[in-house]
Amino acid sequence: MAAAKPSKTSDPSQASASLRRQPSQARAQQTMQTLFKAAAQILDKEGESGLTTNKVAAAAGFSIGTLYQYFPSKEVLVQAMAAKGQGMVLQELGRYLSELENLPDVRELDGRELLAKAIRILVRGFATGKGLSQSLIHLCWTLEKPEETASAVRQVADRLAVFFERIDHPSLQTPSTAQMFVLTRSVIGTLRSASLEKSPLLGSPAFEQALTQMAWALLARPEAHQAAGLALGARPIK
Amino acid sequence: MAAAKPSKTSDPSQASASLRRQPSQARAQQTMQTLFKAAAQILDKEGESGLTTNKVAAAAGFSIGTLYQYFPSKEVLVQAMAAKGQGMVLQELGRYLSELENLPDVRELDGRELLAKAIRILVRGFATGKGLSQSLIHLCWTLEKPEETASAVRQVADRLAVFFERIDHPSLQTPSTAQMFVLTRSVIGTLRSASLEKSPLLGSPAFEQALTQMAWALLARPEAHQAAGLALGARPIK
DNA sequence: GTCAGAATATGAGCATTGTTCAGGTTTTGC
DNA sequence: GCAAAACCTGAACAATGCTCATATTCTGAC
Repeated sequence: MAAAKPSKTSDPSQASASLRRQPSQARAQQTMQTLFKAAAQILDKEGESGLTTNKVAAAAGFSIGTLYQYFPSKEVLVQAMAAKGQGMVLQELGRYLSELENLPDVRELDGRELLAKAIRILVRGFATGKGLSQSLIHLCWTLEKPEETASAVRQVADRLAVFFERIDHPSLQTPSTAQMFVLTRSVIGTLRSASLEKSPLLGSPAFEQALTQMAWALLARPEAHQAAGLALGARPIK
Repeated sequence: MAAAKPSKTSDPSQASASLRRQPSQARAQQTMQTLFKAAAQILDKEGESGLTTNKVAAAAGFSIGTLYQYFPSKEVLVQAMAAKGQGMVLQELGRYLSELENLPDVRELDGRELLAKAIRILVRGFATGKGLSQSLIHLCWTLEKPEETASAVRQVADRLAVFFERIDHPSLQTPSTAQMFVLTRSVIGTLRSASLEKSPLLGSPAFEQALTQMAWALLARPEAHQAAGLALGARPIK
């Protein structure tokens, strides 16, 4: 869009294809960080429609030309922010799963309880934002090129698959590709909706229970499913 | 955004607050339709970033002023398109559910089978687009004001709740609010992801089975859950 | 220290796009 | 046939994404 003559990228050997110039001096590094932070702040305060390249540059205390020295387009800047947010989430998830994996008695824990705990952590993470502003979450799903977000979700699925294989829990199975797809998209989709709609359910135990119930259906080994089914008969939900 | 002086709406008694002028003559109706269609076509062909008010007006064969005579802003135009798409989906769902409700032997049908059929229809609808272009689907979830889409999803949930109460199926229960929330957002979220990612799973039976499995977990009466759990023990998935 | 060249920063200005408004044309109701 | 209402036009304005010629700052070799 706008006056966008091709303008061949002068340095094809750069590490990141998305950045126009890889900053080498410390000053430039600092500049980029400042621009990035300013952008995040504006996004947070004024929402997506308030995010303007000129405004970002001004807020950062640089001229607009400087911004375009590093980010070849607004879209790239926005994608970079989204990528950072997704990276944070992935890292957080990885941290938690590793912690569980290394627990000596994971296999002894109750499978359903384990799931419930995981769900609770996810929900809390989403509810509090965990450093991700509402706008940033929205942004991740708003990108016109959704590939990056899709790939992030896929990474979540992959990490989860590894997790289930590693712990090899007696009542939890490694789900099939289709099941994993449905599981991840369902959980993420539900959390996203709840967050965007600011649903009061987000804080309620019933919400976490319903999510757990759903996850359990896709993850429980048939035998365990059976046992839980019987247990369910006694007490409606949990 | 852009040159947007307040500009008080001259006629406060209009039926739809979103339209600037309610067309009274047939000619105006036609004009609006033409503009609308042109917009949809451009969205379909060139994607969201290609959708320009000037382009829409030109494609429709009207001047830009005419467009703004009816749609006070691009956002409203876009929202109108999204609303239409959502309306179509809702109508389709309503049609299908009514059909089921009026079946004389609904209560005799196998609950799980019934769910599977419903899921299949939803999936097919999404896969083929059912008149909704990829871009339009994306658009619905991209609106900066997500209230409209959220309300559409809520309407789906409400209609479903009515459905379950009406048929009063021996093995399906009316889910709780939380369960309904999770169910609808999960199904819709999963379908949306699959559609946007153009996942090959969209056509596979395994995908439909996983979705059914998930829905079943949230909808089955405890007793039925038990029985299905046993059945599940015999045959892995179905 | 000095100086050339590389890296970084500037900001006026261009193209595009959302939007307005003063003034035309067509339709309606009498 | 005519006035008022409804409808349509398109030049022009403001905001925004982005460029490029030029200026400033840094680096490393001598």
